[in-house]
Amino acid sequence: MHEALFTYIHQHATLPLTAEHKALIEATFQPKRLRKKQYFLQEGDIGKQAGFIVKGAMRQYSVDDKGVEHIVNLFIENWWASDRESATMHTPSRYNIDAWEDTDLLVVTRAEMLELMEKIPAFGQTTRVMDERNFIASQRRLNSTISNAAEKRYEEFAENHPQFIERFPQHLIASFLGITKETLSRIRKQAMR
Amino acid sequence: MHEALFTYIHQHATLPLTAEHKALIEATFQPKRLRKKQYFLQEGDIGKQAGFIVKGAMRQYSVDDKGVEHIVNLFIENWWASDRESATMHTPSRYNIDAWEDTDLLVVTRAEMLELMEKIPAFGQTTRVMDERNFIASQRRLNSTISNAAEKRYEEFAENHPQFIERFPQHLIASFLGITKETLSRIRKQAMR
DNA sequence: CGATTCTTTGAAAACAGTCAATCTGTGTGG
DNA sequence: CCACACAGATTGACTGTTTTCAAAGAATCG
Repeated sequence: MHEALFTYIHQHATLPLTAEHKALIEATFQPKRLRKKQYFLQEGDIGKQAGFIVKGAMRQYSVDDKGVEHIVNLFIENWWASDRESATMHTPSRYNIDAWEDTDLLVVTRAEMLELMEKIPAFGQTTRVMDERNFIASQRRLNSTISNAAEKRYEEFAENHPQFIERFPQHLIASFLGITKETLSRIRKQAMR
Repeated sequence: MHEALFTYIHQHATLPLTAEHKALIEATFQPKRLRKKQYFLQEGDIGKQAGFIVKGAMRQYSVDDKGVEHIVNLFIENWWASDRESATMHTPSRYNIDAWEDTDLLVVTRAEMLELMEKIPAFGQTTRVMDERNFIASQRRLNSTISNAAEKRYEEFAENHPQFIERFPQHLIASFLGITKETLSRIRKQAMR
């Protein structure tokens, strides 16, 4: 189970993981299994935990005054599911995170995370790289959202993230892109011409 | 000039800055003055530098096929102007960064930045906090963009970032929000009722 | 003042959202 | 194995919002 995480760290850090490091990681990250639709975090809670996804798929979303869900993030294997805002600011989360498929996670609290970053240099490196990539991805998505019409946004997304297109139903992709499922359906029809 | 940066570090780190640290920072960060409209980074270049804004205001934007500018970020005092994507991936930038007002910067290369993060623990802390906040802000903005209609998005923005409203003209704010200047003008008229 | 930049307005067109109905595929329980 | 329920996708008609284009009105600066 923890092997996936070791691999992930190797891919993102130049520094090595010693046997003791691995033991510490195994002792700290708790395996957890979520069934489809089960919550990992609910709006209003404080998201003290982060989960590394070993197998499965999850979504993070807000719910507006009309009860409509807006997908903020989609996660699959080798992604971290967490609400960074809530965890770092200690504020109630404005988002829900739940399992879209049955999912195997490795869970840590934020405090444990900080501890591991201190004690395991390679882990510190990994979280830095991860933060950097998350930020870059977020900026790209933002740029696409403010710059492009719905159609082009979908094309870009489908191009850059085919795994998500295969894995999640259209209405979630639509919400992720900030459009309705009907609009996405029409865009796709057009695109086939 | 460098005082502003020391203050910034104090505010974001728990660890202290020694006299040697300060000397190192002064030796590394180069003061630079940009006149209004002058480029800090141009599309296609590799953005190896980051600039800490001591005084002034800047903008980061992409230009689409039709020649329309899309504001990706607005920066003022105590913000960092840089294209993280280009700097970390060593890829040509898709953005331009220029001075909106005459601006005083403290400039470092990415390599120097990494070196300082290593040598000065408080600086390492600061960049971590900064990355975290940037990511959180970016996620919030994304959520607002995909969840809200133009009107609500503007209200939220005006509420949370009054400094920007005062400092930048409406057409830049509109672009930042992903709408046209005409639409923003009409929204504001409505809002006054 | 004259030039430039910024903001507002109007009218038409393009775009996206809403609501309601239908269609499709999948899986579950009887 | 079939029938039914359920989740997802599509379609049509309509409404509402946003963009586009063009023009004119403020505001600011050298």
